[in-house]
Amino acid sequence: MTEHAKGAGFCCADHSGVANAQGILAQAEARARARGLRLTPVRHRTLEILLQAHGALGAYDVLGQLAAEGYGTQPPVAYRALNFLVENGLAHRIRRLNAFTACAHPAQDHRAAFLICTRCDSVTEAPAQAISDALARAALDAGFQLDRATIEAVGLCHACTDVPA
Amino acid sequence: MTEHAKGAGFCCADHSGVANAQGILAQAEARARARGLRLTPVRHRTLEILLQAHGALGAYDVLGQLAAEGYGTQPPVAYRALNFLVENGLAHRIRRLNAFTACAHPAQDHRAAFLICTRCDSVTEAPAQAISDALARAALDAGFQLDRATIEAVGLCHACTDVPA
DNA sequence: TATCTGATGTTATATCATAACAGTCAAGGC
DNA sequence: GCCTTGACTGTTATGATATAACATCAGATA
Repeated sequence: MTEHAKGAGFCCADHSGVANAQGILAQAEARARARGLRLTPVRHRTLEILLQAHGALGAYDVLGQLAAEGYGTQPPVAYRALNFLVENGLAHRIRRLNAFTACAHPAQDHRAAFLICTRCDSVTEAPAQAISDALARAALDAGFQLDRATIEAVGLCHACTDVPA
Repeated sequence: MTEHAKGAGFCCADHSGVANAQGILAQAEARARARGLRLTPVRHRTLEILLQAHGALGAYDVLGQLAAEGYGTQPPVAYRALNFLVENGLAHRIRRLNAFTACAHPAQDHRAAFLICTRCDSVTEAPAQAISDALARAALDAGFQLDRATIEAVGLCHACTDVPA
């Protein structure tokens, strides 16, 4: 995702990114402390950038912001910070979009599914315990030892469903 | 995926690709006929290539084979054929791998989940109706109008679970 | 202080994907 | 017959995503 204006007006109330970004950031910081993770300046800032974004951000979108703020200018800078956040449960990678989004519930370990709106590009994190359980059963039936899973749905978000075209 | 030797010996019995490739190909042809789809030479051959492969194939892997056989040599040739197959239910795109795999059950419309082995790179298509139902409920709860979904699990396949390391 | 480790930064390159346009060919209308 | 049309195939060129490999730096520690 590089074009973010698409859904302006539909995706959220105030266009300032994720609702309760401050609260989520605080949860993420707490999680990092609790686990001895080093939430360094680049990593912290990367998380903030994700939280302030509408929808998911591509690595190069993040890189652009980081570079503009005096951090490194090359792709690995962004990929490393993003991968760190993903590996430690502070962000998610949305494979369908080749993009990343802040985790909405960093306080808990949880299974998440992502609801991707094709009209406004918003990405919503939905609780996925039930889905995950069903997947675990399917894996078991296949003799497959499940590690992690990606569950991504595309369709129209609540706001966009109401709008004709 | 570009390296396919990784799991040789673990992923399947005879290393000749998908079990019952001929039967699946016949089903796919029937589906194409029934729907008036044009399974042209490139498309047909692309499907065969997927069926003969171990695991999923990257678009450039497919392209390499097509090019070697006298078809076009440029990326769009492969992407067009692959996208055609995916759009018409004859193949699946595995987003986690940036790769494609033949549909194992082209005779029926169905929901599928993919079990991706991290050791041997095999990709197994598992029935996903229950998972899909759970996802539909989650979407409904979120007021999300679900269109399609991607469900991909990573872990160890049955064969690789048995092998120590 | 010397050393080690993890983080950050760089250069360079690999990998995946599509836009835009030209040529081909079969089907159907005249 | 022959022309139009539309779908398909092919090309060139470029864009977008991602990582390998190596240099540097700061803080922890022996």
